[in-house]
Amino acid sequence: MVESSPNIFAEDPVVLPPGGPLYLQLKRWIEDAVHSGAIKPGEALPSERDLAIKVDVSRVTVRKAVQHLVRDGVLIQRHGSGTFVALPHQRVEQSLSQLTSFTEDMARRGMAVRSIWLDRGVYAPSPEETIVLGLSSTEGVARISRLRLTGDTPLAVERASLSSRILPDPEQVSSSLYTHLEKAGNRPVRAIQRIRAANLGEDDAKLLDVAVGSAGLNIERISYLASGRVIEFTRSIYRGDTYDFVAELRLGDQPILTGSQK
Amino acid sequence: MVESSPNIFAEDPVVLPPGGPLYLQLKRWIEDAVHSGAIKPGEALPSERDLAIKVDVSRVTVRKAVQHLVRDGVLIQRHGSGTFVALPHQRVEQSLSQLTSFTEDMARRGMAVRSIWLDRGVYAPSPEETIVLGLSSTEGVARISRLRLTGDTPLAVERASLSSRILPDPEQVSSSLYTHLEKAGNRPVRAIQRIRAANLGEDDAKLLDVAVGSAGLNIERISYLASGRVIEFTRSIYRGDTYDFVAELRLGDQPILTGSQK
DNA sequence: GAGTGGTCTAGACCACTCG
DNA sequence: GAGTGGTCTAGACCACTCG
Repeated sequence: MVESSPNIFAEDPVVLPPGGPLYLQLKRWIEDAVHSGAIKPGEALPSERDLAIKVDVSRVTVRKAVQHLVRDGVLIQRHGSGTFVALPHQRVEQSLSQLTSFTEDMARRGMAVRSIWLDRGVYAPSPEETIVLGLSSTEGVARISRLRLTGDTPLAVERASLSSRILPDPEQVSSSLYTHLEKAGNRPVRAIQRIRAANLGEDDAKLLDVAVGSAGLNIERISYLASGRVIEFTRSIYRGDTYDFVAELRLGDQPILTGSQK
Repeated sequence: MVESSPNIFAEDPVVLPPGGPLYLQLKRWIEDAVHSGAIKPGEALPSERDLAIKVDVSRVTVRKAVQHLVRDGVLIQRHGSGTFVALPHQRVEQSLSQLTSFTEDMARRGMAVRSIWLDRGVYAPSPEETIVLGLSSTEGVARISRLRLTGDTPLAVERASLSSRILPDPEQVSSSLYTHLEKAGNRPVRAIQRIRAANLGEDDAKLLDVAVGSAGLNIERISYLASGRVIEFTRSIYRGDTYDFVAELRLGDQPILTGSQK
């Protein structure tokens, strides 16, 4: 069903762009073939063994070149199936200055999103959760974790923790957590979000369907009620290749104020 | 000068944590040794060849385990010198809601920062620069690129483009670009910043002194004057392991407003 | 069952660092 | 010059996919 593209690989002899180690020459050659359109998105590359013979290098060298390209998101490998040119991704943007939930955010721009629940339950809190959420010794922690997707493309893994007093029955959260909280008058009005880049580990990479070591955005969010109490603590991991965060910045020495305070 | 830590590697036989491929078992074993403090930051690991003999695997398998840990920032390899446990990094935070320059930002928190100029000059604009900066056909583009460091640790590569009318002599920018612009009454008041995660390529990884493929933050910023004109277009690459961006979010359907506009 | 990627080995040579 | 990481080979076997 997926066609292979014999032309570029049929030409012989193959001449690699010179300079540097072999695997980088080969990487550049494949990259050029992809960018020039000689192999199109979705098409299969020759097998590693065939490529090795064609280019006259060892299979180890082919793998090293290919794996760099997999990590860069240029190629995709499927065990037992083959190596393919990656499909271009439509990037998704999220505003950093407005506090909205993922679900609301996507609905607003008309994107079909769905979630797969990974976990919803009440647990004994970790020391970190106790401190951040300000839990008393009798409170448990409600955890809801889910995988966010548009169509079949995973976007993010989201792991939220709340006091079990605020969310005694996590199973009742059906789609938007914020909508659910709003019903009980517990919608957060303010949040601090911390963003960093990190290479994805085995588990998250598998969930997000990308190569181990791909770049991801690691986001930690602490949300506050109008009263100042912390209501939610969420760690999310976004795929680096499908997500942009957009912030609008303004010049000023005072923090930005909304509402009537000050 | 750097001591090696014979204890953990002197014990024999070595028992790897079971499960999964050999190189992942070895990776976990080394990782545990680092996290438990059996090998301390800055200390050297045995050479790949010695480790291979000790653990009774091939050197290729050792390298695969080690390279995963290098990419994760746990180990550092120096060609011809050895493999070392990475020193812990102090992370730097930057607010996303205020428009400040890097220099001002660091000075405010008392951190010694310095820049190394990579380039300052006037060039023919790229098509992208022409569009984004709204250049007329007679305008050139002033480019200033620099490497930002705290002490000896590189933090970011910053590449700014401005109209040559606004910055005819880029060599005159001594430290803060914004301070320089302010002198001519051209300080931006607003900016749109787009953040994504990406694996660092060869060139940027070398400049930032991390392994190729490490996660980095890719930031694109477009700054505006009060008049609405675009004044600056900057692409920056931040090291994933030393930089956090922090944003404060607020609930609201209207964009946040400052000043008297409504 | 044929073909694919994933792991692993033993061995070689090169490029770099350090005393 | 001795030791280190960096690249590369030829070959093997395993795990997975697909018709």
